[in-house]
Amino acid sequence: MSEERRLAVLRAIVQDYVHTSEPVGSKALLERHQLGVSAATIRNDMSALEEEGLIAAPHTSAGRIPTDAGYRLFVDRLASIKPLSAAERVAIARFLEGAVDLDDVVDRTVRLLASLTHQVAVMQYPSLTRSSVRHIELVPMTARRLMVVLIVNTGRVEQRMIDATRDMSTPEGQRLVAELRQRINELAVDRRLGDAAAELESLPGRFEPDDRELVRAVVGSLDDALVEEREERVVLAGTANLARSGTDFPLSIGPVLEALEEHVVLLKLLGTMGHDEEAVAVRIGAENPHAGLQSTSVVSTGYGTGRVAGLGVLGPTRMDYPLTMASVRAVARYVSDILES
Amino acid sequence: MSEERRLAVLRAIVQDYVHTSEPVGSKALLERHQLGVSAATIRNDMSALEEEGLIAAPHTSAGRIPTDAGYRLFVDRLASIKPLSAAERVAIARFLEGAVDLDDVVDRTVRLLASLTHQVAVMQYPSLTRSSVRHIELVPMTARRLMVVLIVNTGRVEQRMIDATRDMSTPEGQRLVAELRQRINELAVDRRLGDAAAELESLPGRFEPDDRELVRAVVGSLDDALVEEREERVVLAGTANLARSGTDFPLSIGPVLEALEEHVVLLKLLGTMGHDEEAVAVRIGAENPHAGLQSTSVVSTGYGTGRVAGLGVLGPTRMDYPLTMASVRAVARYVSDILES
DNA sequence: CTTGGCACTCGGCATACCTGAGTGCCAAGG
DNA sequence: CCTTGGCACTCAGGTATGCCGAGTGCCAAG
Repeated sequence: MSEERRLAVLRAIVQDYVHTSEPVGSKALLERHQLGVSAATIRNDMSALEEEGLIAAPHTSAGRIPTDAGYRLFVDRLASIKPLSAAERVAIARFLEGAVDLDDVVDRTVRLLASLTHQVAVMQYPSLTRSSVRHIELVPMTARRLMVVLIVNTGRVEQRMIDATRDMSTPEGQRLVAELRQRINELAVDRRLGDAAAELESLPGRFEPDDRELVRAVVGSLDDALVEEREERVVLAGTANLARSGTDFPLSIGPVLEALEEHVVLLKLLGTMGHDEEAVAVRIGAENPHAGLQSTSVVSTGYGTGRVAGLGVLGPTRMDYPLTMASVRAVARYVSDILES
Repeated sequence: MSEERRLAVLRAIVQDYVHTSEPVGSKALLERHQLGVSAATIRNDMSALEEEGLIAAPHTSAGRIPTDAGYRLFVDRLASIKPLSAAERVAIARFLEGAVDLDDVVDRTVRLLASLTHQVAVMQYPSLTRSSVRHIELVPMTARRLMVVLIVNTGRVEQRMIDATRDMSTPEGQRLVAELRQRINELAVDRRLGDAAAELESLPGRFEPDDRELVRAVVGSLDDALVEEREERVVLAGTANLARSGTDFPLSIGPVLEALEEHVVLLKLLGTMGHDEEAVAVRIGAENPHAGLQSTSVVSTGYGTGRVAGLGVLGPTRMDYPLTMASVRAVARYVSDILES
C-alpha cells in the first residue's frame, strides 16, 4: 500500500468531488483516472485515508468526500497552481487598465476576480500603514463650517466637516485659515500617517489663545481622519455566486452573507492570513476563525508595495483550489503593477 | 355581498399571510378576525376576490395568497402607515447623530434601515444635480504627476491622477500650477457641476501654447470627475436578510443578489420610483422593471433637499408594508434633517 | 500487496395510502 | 338578495412499505 498511490487517490477524489459535487466511490475513480489498480485496492486506500481523517463518508453506502484536512493536504502537497492562459492574462490586464481612479481599480478588481473564480471576491483598500500625508486642505463651506481634506500619497482622500467657533468670512478669519493651512502642511506633509498625527499635537499651542479652539477642532478632526485612514476598508463582489453553489452550504448561506456584511470581520480575516511573502495563502473550512465562515475557504494574497493589503476569494470548501489560487495570484500581480506605475 | 366587507377580507388575508407566510383559508380568517360572518360567506367573498385577480390559490385545496394586484390595492387603499413609537424614533435619531462624515451617515442609515425592516436597505448618495463646486485643489505628487481634487458642496470629494507633460518641480512649473489652481477656482467655485464643466472649456485657450497640454489634461480630468460626480452612487445593507426569508423566493435568491450587485440597476430603480412629493413610493412584484426583481417589492422615498436622492427597502412581495413604509419614511426624515443641518 | 468475489448496508426513489384542510355548490332561512 | 349550514369533492403532504443499486468491508486466493 504505497504512500504515493494513496495520495494519488486523494488527489483524484478531490478533483472528482470538486467537479461533480457528489461523493466519489471506488468505481468512479477507476473509470475517470488511470490509477492502474483495481477497485478493491482503491477501497483499501480509501479506508486508510479515512483512518487518517483526510476523507469521510456522508453515510455508510456512499462514496467519500474530502475533509478539511484532506483539502489542506491537497493544497499543500498535491496541487500545482496552473498558470492562466495567455489569453486570460491579456484579458485581465486589459480590463484593469481601463480604470480611471483608485476606487475604480478596486471596483474592477473585485468584479474581475469574482467572475474569474465564480465566487465572492474580497479586496482591502491599499494599506496605508506606510503611506504618508500628501496634502491637507482647509475649505471654508460657510462662515462657520470648515471642511478638512486629507490627501494621502496612495491617492486616498478623507474629509471631515467641522463647526468653527470663529467666523471665517472676515479678513482675519481668512487669514487664520490660510495660516493654519500652511502650518499644518509644513508639519504633516510627507510624514507617515501616525507621525503626522503626533506632529500636529503641538500645533494649538503655537496659536493665539483666541484661535486655539478652532485649531484644536481642526487638528482633532485630522487626527480622526488619520486614524480612520489607517483602518482599511474592504470591497467585495460576486455575492450572487454564493446562491449558485446551493447545496455546498450545509445550513444556509445566511451566516455567510452576514459575515460578508461585517467588513470588520473581513478585514480581520484578510489581516490574519499572513501573506507577507509573495505566496497565496489558503484557509480551509474550520481553520477559519469566524463562526459563520466555518464551511467556507478563503484564498488570498497580498498586493501592492510591501504586500501590506490583501485581496482574495471566498467560497465553499469544495472549490477548485488550483484555479482559484492562480486567479488570485495573477490578479494581485496586475493590480500591484497598476498601483505602482 | 358588500364591497366593504370584501375589502376587509382582503386586508385580513394580507395581514395573516404576511404574518404566517402560509396560504390562509376561510376558517383561519374566522378565528383570527372579527368579521361577523360565517366561513361560507367569507368563502363567497374570497371567490369574488379571486375573480378580480386580487388573491390566488397555490393549488386547489389550499388557502389563498394575495397577488401583486392584491398587495397593490392593500397598499393604496387599505393600509395606514402606522407611525413608529417614540422610543423607536429616539433610537433612530441617536444612531444617526453619531455619524462623523457623509460616508458614515450613509453607512449608518442603510444599516439602520436594514435592521429596522429586516430587509435589504438601499440608499443613493445625496444627489448632486443641483450641487456645486466648492473647491478644486491641484496637488503635485511627483515631478510629473498631479492629483486633481474636486470638492463638492455636499461634502463629496472626487480625485483624479494625471500625468503631466511638464516638470512641475521647477519654479516655472510651480508657478504654472499655482496659476492654474487659481484660475480654475475662479471659474468653477460655486457653479453647478454642469455649468462648471462648461466654464472650464475655454481655459486652455487662455494659457501659453506650451502650457496648454497640461491645462487640457487637468480640465479633461475635471470634466470626467464632474460627470462622475453627477452619476450617483448607491450603498446597501442587509443582504443577509434575503437568506432568512427563505421560501419567499420561488426560485432562488440568486437573481436578486445579482441585481443588487449591479448598482446601475439599483440607481435606475430608485431613479424611476418618482418620489418627488414627500410620499413613500411602493413598487410591487412584477411592477418592477428588472427581471431579477420580479418577486420583490421596493419601498422607497426621496430625502435631502428637494428629495432628489432616494432611499428605500427591498424585500419579498410578502412584506409588512405599513411597517416598512413607516420605517422608510421616518429614516428619510431624520437623514434629511441631519444632512441639512 | 493485490485482486476478484461476495455478503451486507442503507440512502433515495417510487408506490400506495390516508388524512385533513380547504373549496365549491346548493338548498334552506332571514 | 344575501347569508348560512351542510355536504361532497379535491389534493398536498405525511407516513409506511418495498425495491434497487451504489458502495463498502472482508476474505481467501494469487
